Amino acid sequence: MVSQIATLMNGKKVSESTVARLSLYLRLLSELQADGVLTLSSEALARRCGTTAAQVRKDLSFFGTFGKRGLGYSVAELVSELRSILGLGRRWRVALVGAGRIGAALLGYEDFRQQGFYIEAVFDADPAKVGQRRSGLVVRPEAELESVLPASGIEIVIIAVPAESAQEVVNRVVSVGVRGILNFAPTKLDVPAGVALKNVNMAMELEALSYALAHSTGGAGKAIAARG
Amino acid sequence: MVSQIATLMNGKKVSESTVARLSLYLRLLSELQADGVLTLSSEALARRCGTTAAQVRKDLSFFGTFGKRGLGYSVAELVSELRSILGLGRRWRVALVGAGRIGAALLGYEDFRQQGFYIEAVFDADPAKVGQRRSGLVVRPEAELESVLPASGIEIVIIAVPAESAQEVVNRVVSVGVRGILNFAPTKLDVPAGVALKNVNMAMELEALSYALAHSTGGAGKAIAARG
DNA sequence: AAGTGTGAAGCTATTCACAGCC
DNA sequence: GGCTGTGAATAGCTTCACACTT
Repeated sequence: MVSQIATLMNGKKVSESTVARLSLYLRLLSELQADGVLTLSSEALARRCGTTAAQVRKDLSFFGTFGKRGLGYSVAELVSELRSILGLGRRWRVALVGAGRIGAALLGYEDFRQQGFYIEAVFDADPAKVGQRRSGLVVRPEAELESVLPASGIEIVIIAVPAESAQEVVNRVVSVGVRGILNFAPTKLDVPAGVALKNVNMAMELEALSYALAHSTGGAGKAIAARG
Repeated sequence: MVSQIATLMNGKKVSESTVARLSLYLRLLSELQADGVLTLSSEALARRCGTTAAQVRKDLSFFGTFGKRGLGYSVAELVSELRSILGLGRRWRVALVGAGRIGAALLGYEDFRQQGFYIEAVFDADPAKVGQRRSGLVVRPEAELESVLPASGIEIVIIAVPAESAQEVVNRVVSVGVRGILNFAPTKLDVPAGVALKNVNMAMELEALSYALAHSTGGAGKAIAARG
């Protein structure tokens, strides 16, 4: 897709798709763990994630050897390994720039906090919003970005501003040391090497649906193959 | 990634990444058109989209031949062709299931309407929310899904319910003919062949950032390459 | 001269298949 | 016997390179 982040692991390249699948595996395994499941084969995990057993094993093999031949994987052990691989064993301090509707939704999104992502500062360019409270945080003026981010130890910034101002915000937060950016503005952003950027572009996803529907042959024709 | 939708065009397979790039091209070209730019080379378009000239030409070549050798592409013509390719020349009727925070943010998202996606019905399982107004729409009970969707000519459904109930909602809307689904619930969904599914998983994106930051060598080491 | 359209080459990701361990 | 870990094979996507058009 649009953003590409690839890291090296033991000399082998780990693709973005592998990392995305690891997230999926972790979510699933956490559920199974809560249900009291103790052990699991790559085949069973694959079936539940919509992929193949070989893919699961290959994904995991980049990071070590976690299974027992003939037995499968220990759910608890794999959960713990995946959390460690994904860097989830700690608290990530996050700032949100843009306190509009999307920003407000993100502030209330429980899932973030559960995974260790804590939104600890909110900024907005609109003087009318500055000073208001949002989910327990006071909205700060964007002018304070450069002073507050380093002082608060924030490492990840969520961009939820209009497309026109997104690149400028990125430049500013990168200049004070932020190396992880999650972008909700529907625009292509440039970041220097060493900064990780992920995009969430809802309009683009809808357009992909529009494309699929417009080109589907009406059901029986098998023009679409989808698996989620 | 997780969801895969591929359609055939003149016997050639068009990948999801190609469709995603077409969306990008369209967004950019629309801006240029508003700025009065009349013509453009694949090289110029590529540079602005973070890809290569060959990629742009290859992407377009699946759908026809729109450029003039030696000259490049007419911006206006390409905008019009892309809109047609993406199926954006019409009004898409969309329903939102789940009137929580994310749902509320989506209702207010101007970008959707601008591209022709109109949210025309909102559903929620919570009796306390049913009957309330959201951006001019009355929240309906989920029990009315099966009757309202076909009657309203809705073709795309946005899922913004908790993970636990997402699959059931999908089954129900698919059973009444919906063939396009945009899923915000952080869970893997199954749809039958012929139904297009796209996922927006914000927690997963944050985890990918976490992974990148956790494995970056601290800047100089060049372990990360990112381009948005 | 400039720039498209496209087969062929190169590269990356996924799947296969099987040796090896439990 | 069952299932993992992994080199080898395949499929898919991207880049190259050049014939061809304006």
